[in-house]
Amino acid sequence: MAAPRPDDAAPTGPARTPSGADDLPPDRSLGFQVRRCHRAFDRALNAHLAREGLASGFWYFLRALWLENGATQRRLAQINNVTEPTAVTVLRAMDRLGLIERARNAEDRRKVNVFLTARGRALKGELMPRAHRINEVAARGLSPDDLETCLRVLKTMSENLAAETARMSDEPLR
Amino acid sequence: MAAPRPDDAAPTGPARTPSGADDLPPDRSLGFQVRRCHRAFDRALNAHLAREGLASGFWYFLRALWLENGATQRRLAQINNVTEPTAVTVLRAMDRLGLIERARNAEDRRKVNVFLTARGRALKGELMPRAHRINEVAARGLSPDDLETCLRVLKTMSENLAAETARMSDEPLR
DNA sequence: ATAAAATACTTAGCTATCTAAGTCTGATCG
DNA sequence: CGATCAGACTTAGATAGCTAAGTATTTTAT
Repeated sequence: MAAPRPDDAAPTGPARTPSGADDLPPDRSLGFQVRRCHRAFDRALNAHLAREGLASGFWYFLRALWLENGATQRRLAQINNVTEPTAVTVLRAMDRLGLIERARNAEDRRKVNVFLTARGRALKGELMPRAHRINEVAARGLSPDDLETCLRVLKTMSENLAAETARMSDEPLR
Repeated sequence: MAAPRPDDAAPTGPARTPSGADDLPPDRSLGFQVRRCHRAFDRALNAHLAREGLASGFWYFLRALWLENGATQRRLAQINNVTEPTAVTVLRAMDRLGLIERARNAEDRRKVNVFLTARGRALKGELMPRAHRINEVAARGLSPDDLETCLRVLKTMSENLAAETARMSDEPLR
């Protein structure tokens, strides 16, 4: 829905100030392009979900539940690669809207299992086609090989960075 | 710093519930992988910037200003591909910390030009090496060709999606 | 058997992002 | 000239994400 301006924003020409010996122009930076692409996906998702009266954050949790109904909150956070407090807030909103129900686990009372309601289950039929459309639109004009490479590169980078971030939080300092 | 759990979270094996005729498992979804990778970059960036006492949002604005000191707020928003209100909040925080100064433009009093302070300028020397390190870590084990392909695919997808989102907000409804 | 540690979730509080609506300022046009 | 329209920024209010710290509950170790 957004796009702060058509999208032509990223300065793509020659660097405007030739001053900096800065070999990391946004156009060539993986981090920048991943971020830009993420926002593009998020905006597209939002534009579609808003039509169902839903927030874009619901999508990832719904999809996880369509695959694993009854999962615990922690499990859902892991699947979606977000922290537990994030899961708590999104799930609370979904609960309020009647898309899910939460039930304390009887065997291990620390756990809370999350179940789809009929409404939550029904959304699958409406939302999956939209998700397919978004992915299909994004991939337009790109060869299967290139998409495959991109997926592989993204996964490797995610793993590399996660390892680095973990390493850094170990190091007490510096 | 973050990473809600090592990172092995994404269910990577065969779909857990063979029920769904759902051909869009997270592992194969461009949107999901872009999102996951974005967060990995953001967490790494945060882990580094936190050591300078800075928030990760500053990075993109600082980089833009190192290239184009004195840019207007709107221009900075365009460069970073965020909306103007987002730029306002981040720039306000940077102003509070003394990284930038904002000056009403004398010729066109609607505009506000943003200038780096000495402190903001000095950060370049500390932060650029960290940015390089992050990109280098992310790219570890990947061939230049694959990285090139990934960059190209990301850019194309961003453009495709931006066009689609624009198209959707035109369509009065549907 | 109890104290300590680990788990699962929650709360509190911050940042970054968005949309929608508002305020000036400048440009256009009748 | 004056009214309207367009441009640049701001404000208000929502969502999603994070860290740090807190509450139960279960497991482990002494």
